[in-house]
This record gives sequence, structure tokens and C-alpha cells, in this order.
Amino acid sequence: MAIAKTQDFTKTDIWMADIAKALSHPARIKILKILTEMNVCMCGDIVEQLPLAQATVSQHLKELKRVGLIQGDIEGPKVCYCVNSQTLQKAKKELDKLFSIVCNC
Amino acid sequence: MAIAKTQDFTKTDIWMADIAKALSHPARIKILKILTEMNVCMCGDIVEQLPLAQATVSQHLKELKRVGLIQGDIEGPKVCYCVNSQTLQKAKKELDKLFSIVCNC
DNA sequence: AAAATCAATCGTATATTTACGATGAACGAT
DNA sequence: ATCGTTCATCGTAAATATACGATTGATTTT
Repeated sequence: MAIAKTQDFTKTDIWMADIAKALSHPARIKILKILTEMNVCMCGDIVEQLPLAQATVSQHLKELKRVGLIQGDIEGPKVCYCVNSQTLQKAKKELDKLFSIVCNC
Repeated sequence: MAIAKTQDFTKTDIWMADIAKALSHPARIKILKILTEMNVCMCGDIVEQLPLAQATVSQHLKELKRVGLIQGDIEGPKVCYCVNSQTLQKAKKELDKLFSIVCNC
């Protein structure tokens, strides 16, 4: 094996990249905003505000759920989505750290 | 055409998503850190610090260049890469705005 | 001029992402 | 029990991303 070649990425960098990936589609950024604006937050409501089919929106919600940026609570036939402030705060903190390293800002 | 269905994403959300996409790989996050740490910043130096082939690193650099997060100045046979503070600052600003909306943080 | 160095690009394989219609599962209402 | 609502999942197609070896082009060194 090579010397430095084999060194893997840090867990933090991997996590950071994963969060960034979740944010890497305008629909998902918009979804976060919608969830913040609205009191009620069913999938249908979100679909109405996006130029995408229900199946596609559901997929985007799944991706946001995967990294913990949102959560969905089942209420009968509906699912009430909301942002997960804890994960968002952690993401903000790590992003701040990254930006303070790479651009002193 | 439908009522709300056709409304497109905002330019800001698209830009934000694009920046996030550029950050959505641990190698690219690591590259930004390497470029910050090092005075000299040739592609070869970066390749040495990553578990990836030269061609792959070049591809990642291209993606970072695409969104303007880094720039590469040709110096003879070498290319001196460095972060673009201006874009990074703008990204930070927009991210801060997003986070203040979606999580009050 | 020839050789060496550096990095982009080409060609290619594989995996992932994005999008949609259709279907299915869960639940409330009738 | 049946029907309507809601949303996840399935199946699938197309596009994009990731990775690498090989090649090419540019430039410096010999």
C-alpha cells in the first residue's frame, strides 16, 4: 500500500459532504423553507408548492429524512413533516467551522 | 397549465443547491482544506493527500472551479490552485440566510 | 531537439440520482 | 365493508456522478 494514498476521509468531512448532498437540489432547499413557513406540513401541501410529482417529492423528503434534516410523524393517513432543528444546528456549526478554516469567514 | 405547479425554483435556491452539490463529496471538502493549509497548491500536491487517482482529483477540481469556489492559475507546466474567498464569502452569507430561515440559527 | 514533468482530457465502466406513472398500504369517513 | 385520502414504494427510463488508465498538450529542463 502507498504512503499517504490510503488515508481515508475523516468522518466529519464525510458527514459534511452528506449534508451538502441533501441540500444539493433546489427542491430540497425549498422543502426546508416550506416546512418552516407552514404550520401544517403534509406531503400534499409540499407537492402543491413544487413543480414536481408526488412520487418525486416523496423521494426528496426521504433524502432529507435520511440525513436527519427533517422528520415525519405519522398522523392517521397523513404524515406531518417538520425540520429537525437539532441536526440543522449541528450542520450550521460544522459549516461555520469549515468556512472559518477555508476562508476565515 | 396548473396553478402553482409551474412555479419554478428561485435563482438563489438553484445557486445554493449548486454550491451544496460542489461540497457534496468528502474529497472536495478536503481539497478546500488542503488549498487553505498549503502555500504551494499544485494538483500533484493534492493528489498526494487524497486516496484518489490524478484524473479523479482533476475532475473534482473542475467541479469546484465550475461553481467558482476555487481558481487555478497556470504557471508553466504547473497549475497553482487556490480558494476563491469571494465566492466562499457569498456562499457563507447565503447559507447563513438559509439557516436563519429554517432553524433560526 | 529530446526528455521529463504536470495536469487536463478521453474513453469507459459502474453507480447513483432524478423523475414519473402505477400500485399498494394505512387510515378515516360513510 | 366500501370508498376516498394520503403517502410510500415499485418499476423504469434517462441523466449525472464517480473512478480509473491511457493519452495528449504544454512547458521546462537537459
